[in-house]
Amino acid sequence: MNKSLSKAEQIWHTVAVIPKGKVAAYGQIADLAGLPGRARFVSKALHLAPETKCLPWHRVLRTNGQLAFAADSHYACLQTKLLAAEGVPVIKNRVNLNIYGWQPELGELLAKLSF
DNA sequence: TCGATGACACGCT
DNA sequence: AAGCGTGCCATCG
Repeated sequence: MNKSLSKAEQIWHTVAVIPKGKVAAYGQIADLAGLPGRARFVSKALHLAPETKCLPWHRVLRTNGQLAFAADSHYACLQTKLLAAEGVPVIKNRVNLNIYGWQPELGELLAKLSF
């Protein structure tokens, strides 16, 4: 199916499936995208993702719930604002995954990713 | 074709 | 409990 798509594109599709108001970890995205353990690649894929894709990159954080950027980074501030705008409070550049952690549903993934 | 890179994750000290 | 160093893999030039 998506075999013709690049790994990066699979990452983009997976990120695009993250529901608003929820957040997912790099490792989780990599796993859902069919690239278990390739969390590092997710970072690169997002960096390569064209802004025209309008991907919700701000919903992607570390497995511990902390933002991937430095607290004083411009992007960190932007990500914090974007998440807050979706109803996800970011405290000290960190999000409570226990509450806002995205719990992917197989049906939704199959419908949008067609894996 | 080869070498270097990277918005990470995990383990050990 | 917190911090540091290492390893995996795909993409870019």
